[in-house]
Parts: sequence; structure tokens; C-alpha cells
Amino acid sequence: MTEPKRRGPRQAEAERNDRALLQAARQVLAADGAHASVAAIAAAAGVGIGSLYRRYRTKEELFQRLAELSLDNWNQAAEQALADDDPWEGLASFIVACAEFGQGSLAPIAGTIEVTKEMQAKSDRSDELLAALIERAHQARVLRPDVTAIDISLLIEQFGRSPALDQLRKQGREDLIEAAADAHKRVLTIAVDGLRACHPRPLPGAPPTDRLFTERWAHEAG
Amino acid sequence: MTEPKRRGPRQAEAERNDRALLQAARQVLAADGAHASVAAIAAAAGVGIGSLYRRYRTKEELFQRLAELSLDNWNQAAEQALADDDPWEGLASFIVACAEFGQGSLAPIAGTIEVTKEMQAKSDRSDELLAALIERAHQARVLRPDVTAIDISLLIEQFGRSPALDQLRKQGREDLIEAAADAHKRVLTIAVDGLRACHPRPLPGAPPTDRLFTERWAHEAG
DNA sequence: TACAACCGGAGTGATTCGCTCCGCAAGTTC
DNA sequence: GAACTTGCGGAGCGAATCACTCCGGTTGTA
Repeated sequence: MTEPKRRGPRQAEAERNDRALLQAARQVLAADGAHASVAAIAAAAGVGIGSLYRRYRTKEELFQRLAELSLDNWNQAAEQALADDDPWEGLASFIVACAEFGQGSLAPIAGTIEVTKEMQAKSDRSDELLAALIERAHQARVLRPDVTAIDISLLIEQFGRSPALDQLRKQGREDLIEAAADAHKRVLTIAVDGLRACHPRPLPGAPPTDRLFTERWAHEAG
Repeated sequence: MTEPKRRGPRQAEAERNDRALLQAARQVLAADGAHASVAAIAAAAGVGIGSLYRRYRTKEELFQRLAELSLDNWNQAAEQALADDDPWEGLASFIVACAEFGQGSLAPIAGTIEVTKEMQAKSDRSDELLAALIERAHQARVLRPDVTAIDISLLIEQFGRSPALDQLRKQGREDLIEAAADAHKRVLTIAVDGLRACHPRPLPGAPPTDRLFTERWAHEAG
């Protein structure tokens, strides 16, 4: 997809900047929500605004690229999880990988950007992979029997950002960021253990619809 | 605190407006984060901007009142939980009550408003109540032994808002709001079950510091 | 009809937004 | 080292949005 061949130090710097931009965009989006400004993203990446706009023609284009990369990360994590022989370990590592990547940062821009064909295709694939992961875990009886794919998706979204971490980052408290990340991991471990098939009481309410996801991303449906 | 005596239908309307404003403020704050505008809050409450500013002299005053009410709700839930004879049920109901109230909405305004003496006093009391709740659960051996009060606070903060719910509300999809709330409750149930003392593996990393909370609320500490 | 209480929202200056444009530094070729 | 290319940072622009003020209208009372 992207050619690894680099012809000089300028292109290498450009590539570093691009990576920093995307990571900064995720962090600022998590901290500021939908109102995240391009100036804040560029500043967080340690890059000028001009450099941002040389790579992405508009703010929307940057966000679309971000969404695509998140889906790539999701699918890659799901494939690795399926390659794990242990159905439980596979599922657990998938959830942790998605949450730590910052999958939840994208929630606030749902509905504000146009869904490209690439995004749609990757999203369809992610649905299949997740369904397979869960089906396998159910068959092995390691996953709570009434947990659905939507439940897992919502769990990942819920842990896809850490309020404490996001805010400390915004305040520039670099000294506490690692502690916050560790703490977030602890809470996530707790939640994942709650998915195990050792809890007798059923989950409350009816299983959720996938409309909770699909409809949120509909563009210009006002 | 507030006098229940009402002298006419005008005061009744004013009181209804006040309640609507506070609830709307929580929802808009959850959806828009720190950039939440007073216009959006007033609109969500179905109230004019003028009415908002008749009750609260500034945006900060509204947010301070909101923080106080959240602490009140926290403390009341904790007292009710301690009144429950079952240590586990008490703790679980406390967590659910705090999460459903929308405790997490306040995270984005930490550090942006001045902490009043009333807020500080109520916060101190909430620390004591939570410590007692957890101590009791530990002694009864129903709570994972290495779970700390900070872990629980972070869990409540994490579930104090629902990304899906917040965004659907912002999009005006009233038809899906109830489904999103139910789904959020399911995921919260999963996480709470992860707190039970039936999980042999210890939590990763060191127990978190309370600095993750205290320092975030320091005002003008730039 | 006169009055009082309270409402909604247009208007205001200040700020912030997405984005353009340009002067400059670093690397490459003679 | 001069000429040229490539990518950089950020000042500046019109438009949009912000917190907040102010006032004309509506509702209930006499």
C-alpha cells in the first residue's frame, strides 16, 4: 500500500511527521472530542500547520485516514487473535489491543465525516472477524453465553479512551501519564475478566442491536 | 437546603427549568466535552439563554453547582450502599448508581473551574465513604483482594458516560437512546462482575496513586 | 386595565476556527 | 558556493462561534 522505499532524509522526516500527526490526532480527538482543532493536533505532533495541510487536503481527509487506520488495526488484531490456539486468550488479547490503540477516540467524529468505500469494506471485514472470534469462544464455553459481538464492540469503545489519561495529557502532566496508562490497564483487566463464563447471573435487558453502531456513522442523515 | 415552599406556578416553572438545565448540562458536557457551550446546554434543556443566566451568573457557577450535585449523589449512593447488609450488593449498587447518574461527565471540566470549599468538604467525605465500602467488601472476601479505592473510582469514571449514548443524543436519535442506555447497563454489569473475588489472576502493575484524581482538579496550576 | 414576575432569544465584541500563503532552512547538483 | 528543489513553520484571513447582555413579549394576579 505505502512504498517502503525512501529516497532521502527529507522523505524520512515527512514520514515521521505523518506518524506523529496521526498519533497526535488520536490523542487530541480523545481529549477534545468533536471540537478538536487542527491547530491543536499539529501542535501536539510538534509540527507546523502547513505540514499537516501538505499531507491532508482537509480536516475531514485526516479523520478519514485515521478511521481507516483504526479499522486496519482492529482487523490485524482480530487476525492475530484467531491465530492464537487458545480461544479465551485470543479474544482477551484482541480486546486489550483495540482498547490500547485508542479505538474509542473515533466515537466523537462518527457522523461528521463521509464514510469512504474503503472504510465500509474494512468495517464489513471487521464484523466477520469479530463474529468468528466470538463464535469460537462460545463454542469453547470460555465466554459468558449471553455476550454478543455488539457487547464486545461497546466494551472496546468504552475502554478505547481513558478520561484520566486524556486530561492529564491535555494538562501536560507528563509525569503522571504512565501511571494513568497503567491504571487504565488494571481497570480494563477487571472488565475483561467479567466476560469469563464463570458468572452465573445473566446480563440484564435484551441483546443490543447493531443499529447502535451503523446509524451513528450515517452521514448527513439529519 | 432548598426550601420546598413554593408560592406560585411561576416559581414551580423556575424550579423545573433549573432541574432541566442541570440535567442538560450533564448530557451536553458528556457529549461535547470541555468546549460545551452555554447555548447548547440551554437548548438541550428547552430553555432560553436568558433563563440560564438568571439562575447562574456565569458558566463557571453552573459547573460548580453541577460538581457539587455530583458529589452529593455520590455520597448519598455510598450511604445507601453501606446501609445494605450485603457487602457485595452494596458496593455493586453504589457503582451502578454513580455510573448511571453520569458521574463521568465532569471529567473534562476538571482543572477549569475553581474548587469551592463545599466541593472540597464533600469530596473528603466521599473518600471516607468509599474507603469504608471497600474495606467492608474486602473483609467479607467478596471483592478481588488487590482492588483499591482508586481502581473503583476510575471504573466509575470510565462508565460515567457512554460514548454511544452521548452521540446518539447529540444526533437527536431519540428512538435509539433507550437501547443505548440498556446496552451500557449490560457492559457495566460485565465490568462489575469482574470485580468479584472469583478471579485468581492478580491485577497487572502497581496499585494506582490518588494523585491521578487530586492533581487533575488543581486550578490554575499551569 | 395596570402591574409584576419571568420568559426566550437577537445582538455584541472578543475569540477561535479551518485553511492559505509565503519566507526560510536543509539537502542535492553543478 | 551558486542555483535549484523539497519540505518546513506559522502569520494572517474571513467566517463561525463563544460567553454574556438586554429587552420586548407572555403569563398570572388584582
